[in-house]
Amino acid sequence: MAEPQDGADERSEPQLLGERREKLERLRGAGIEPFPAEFAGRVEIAAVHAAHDGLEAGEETEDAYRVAGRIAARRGHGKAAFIDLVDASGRLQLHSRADVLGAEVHERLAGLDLGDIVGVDGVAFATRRGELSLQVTGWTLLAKSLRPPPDKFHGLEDTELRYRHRELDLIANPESRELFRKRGATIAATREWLDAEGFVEVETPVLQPLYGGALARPFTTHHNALDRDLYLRIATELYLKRCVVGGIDRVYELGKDFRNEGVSYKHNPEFTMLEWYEAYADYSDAARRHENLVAHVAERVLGTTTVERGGVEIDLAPPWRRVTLRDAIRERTGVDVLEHPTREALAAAMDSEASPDDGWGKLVDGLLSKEVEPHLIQPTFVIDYPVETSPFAKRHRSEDGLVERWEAYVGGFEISNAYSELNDPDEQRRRFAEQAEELRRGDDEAQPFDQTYIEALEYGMPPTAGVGLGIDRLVMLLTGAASLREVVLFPAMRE
RNA sequence: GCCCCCGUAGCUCAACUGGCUAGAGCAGUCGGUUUUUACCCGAAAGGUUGAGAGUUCAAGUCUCUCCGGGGGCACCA
Repeated sequence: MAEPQDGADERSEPQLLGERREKLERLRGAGIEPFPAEFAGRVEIAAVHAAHDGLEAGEETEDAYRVAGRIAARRGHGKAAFIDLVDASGRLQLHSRADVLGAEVHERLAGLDLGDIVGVDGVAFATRRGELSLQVTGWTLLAKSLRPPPDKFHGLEDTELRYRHRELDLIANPESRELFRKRGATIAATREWLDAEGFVEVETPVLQPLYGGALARPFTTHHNALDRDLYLRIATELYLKRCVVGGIDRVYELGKDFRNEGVSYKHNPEFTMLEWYEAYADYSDAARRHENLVAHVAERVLGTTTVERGGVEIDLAPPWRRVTLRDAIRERTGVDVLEHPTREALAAAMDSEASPDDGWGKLVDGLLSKEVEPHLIQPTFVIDYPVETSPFAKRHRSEDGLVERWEAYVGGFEISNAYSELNDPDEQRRRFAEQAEELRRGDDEAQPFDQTYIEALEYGMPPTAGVGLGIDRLVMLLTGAASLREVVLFPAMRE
């Protein structure tokens, strides 16, 4: 659906827009400024409720309040009217009376449109039905609304409109406002926990000369003055480990990564990622931190560590289950991937056919995501991965061909990925070389060779654990959202 | 990229097996209504049925193409 331009729009809904335009001009004609600059001294609607929610039906007070918000509903009664006013903290009923305000002022207030933003002075009372209200003693138009708001009762249900015009979703659907409040609280609680644990928050480049730190296709852009192509980062990993080399022993970054890939219920081309690195720690230490962090955040945001998903209760309280990747796959498929250590042997043992391009590591990864992941509902660390698909993870201290890596799964999807970081520069050089070979063979998600990063490691990086946690997916989990696009304010859409 | 489903008034929805001038609620307009609450009553208005082509005496309904969205598969976090 093409987005109507203003001109076309005026043609397609001339009546509704025209009426509001006329009202605007009438207000100006009456000497009323429809977009004044300020409205000082208002309190939040929640404060009025907090002070008077115990009021008996019919009870009046002498307590005056100044509030402001959007007109959400109106019930006219001739010489009186009820108006529902909404601000970020809640909803409050206003009562306008001709005999209090004078006929003209009352009628002008009652004649405002749904969606208009007003400031109101009024006195608290409770109606006969017992609803806390303000008897309006004065009002000011703060912003005229020139477009009709969504349905006051049904809200805005059309998914496309909700994503493309999130402001309308937020106006019409209180649960949407609540979800994004929880998202904000999740990010705040995450920072709070990391800060309290002594981690230093840093900001590394979004525009990078060379992308890396994950296996993904990047977005490319161009810097005119420098006349060079730059990549939008796919991860913060390599820069953060350079910070560890530099002596920031506990470091994290929370921000957007960009991957030039498909969109799905759990993928958006830009997404919010937390990565943290801790020197003198390994992946087991990181797992303990991770389960504590998530439980802390859940407690802060929801007041509980239990969430529901698909009718199943999930408990995020530590400790989480730990299972090796080998056991997780064996449980589900009966195939012991370590008993079939070559591509050919494993492909022969699998029920499903293997893609001819995939090596042993990718086959194992396929078994994990297809056979195991959907069943990992309760929080689970899947540990010890094939080296092929983990170019930055340290070789397992006792298992050949594996690395010290885990991924955290909850609710049937992955939320995090972590490892004991590879800090041997020579081995890192060999891993880069392997990835560069993959790139040459046409795997456009392989990791390009990063000489600068090798040199950083050559100065010496302490043993370090690193974690990447997908914030959008964590918010999905905490809010029960079915899709990542529900927890991203403005998800990527076609033009 | 592939498969399935969907697109009707500003919003939420109707319209039988293809059949009369595409209906209703909310919102909006006009009139009435001084404690209502999805307020109520009356009147008038509001549509290129996502776009285009085709089949047919007749298309919102059937066919094709395109656009957009949702769900699934594949890939990824």
